[in-house]
Amino acid sequence: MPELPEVETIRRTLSKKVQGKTIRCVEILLPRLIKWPSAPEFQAVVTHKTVKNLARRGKYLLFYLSEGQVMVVHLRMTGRLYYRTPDMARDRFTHLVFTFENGDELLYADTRTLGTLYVMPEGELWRISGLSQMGPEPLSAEFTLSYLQTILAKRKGKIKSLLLNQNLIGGLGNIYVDESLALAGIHPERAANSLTDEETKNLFQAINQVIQAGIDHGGTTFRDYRNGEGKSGDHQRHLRVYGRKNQLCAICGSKIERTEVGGRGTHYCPHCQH
DNA sequence: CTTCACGCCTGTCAGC
DNA sequence: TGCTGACAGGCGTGAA
Repeated sequence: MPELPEVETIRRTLSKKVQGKTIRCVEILLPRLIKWPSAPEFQAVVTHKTVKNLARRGKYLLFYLSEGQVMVVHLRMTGRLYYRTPDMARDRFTHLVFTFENGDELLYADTRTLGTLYVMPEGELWRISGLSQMGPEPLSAEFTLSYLQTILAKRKGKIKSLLLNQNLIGGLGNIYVDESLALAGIHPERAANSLTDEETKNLFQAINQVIQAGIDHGGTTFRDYRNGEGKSGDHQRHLRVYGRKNQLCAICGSKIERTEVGGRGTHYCPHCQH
């Protein structure tokens, strides 16, 4: 479900609510979502810890807890985190319930149950390879034009697949990759190393612009995504190509096409993207 | 090392 | 109405 803008929006909406709160107990209704350590150990470690800070890296959320522990959550396709007071309805697909000392709850809900949770001391985060091997993310100081040029230079795979590789760039997913390529005027099946300097520069700017817009609009809601307050995002109203098959391109009026690239649904304007 | 197909899960929707 | 197949915002694994 969520990509960088959605996870960042969840972080912002949840942060002020969970910070400083102490976890009284944890109910684990679907233990297989816990990837490290075992579910009983996870429960034991998290219980009675205080949330110090809520951070994000790519699409991972990191709850920094007291005693140097970090709870890591990846929402994958349909994971959702809700903060709620006891009077509010519980999501039908709730699999974990964290109850705070004041009675409020943090719910982890997930329709397809592909999400993953971990808890470990900060010094052991290297265990999560997707986190420790993640490339620089858009809008960060490490994500520069020369970095993008370097990773494109020797790769002959499709540009779309490269942009989805979290080890190269962290945080981009299917929506924002399609949108970035549309804004840059680049066809998703172009070989990465075939981009000109001008196209690479346009792509660099497009990625940052699209991610910033996604954050500014509080994320994109197609179906499942909600922020930490259970509210939908707004960026779906600003999409150029994603989910717009057979609708008209706002620039040239051509019909947006949908194909498959690297096994992922892919949307582009056949007239504007080369 | 890069690239690709596949599996993991469950729900929704279009088409027949 | 009921059924079937395609599709879904992600990523780890194993094979070529």
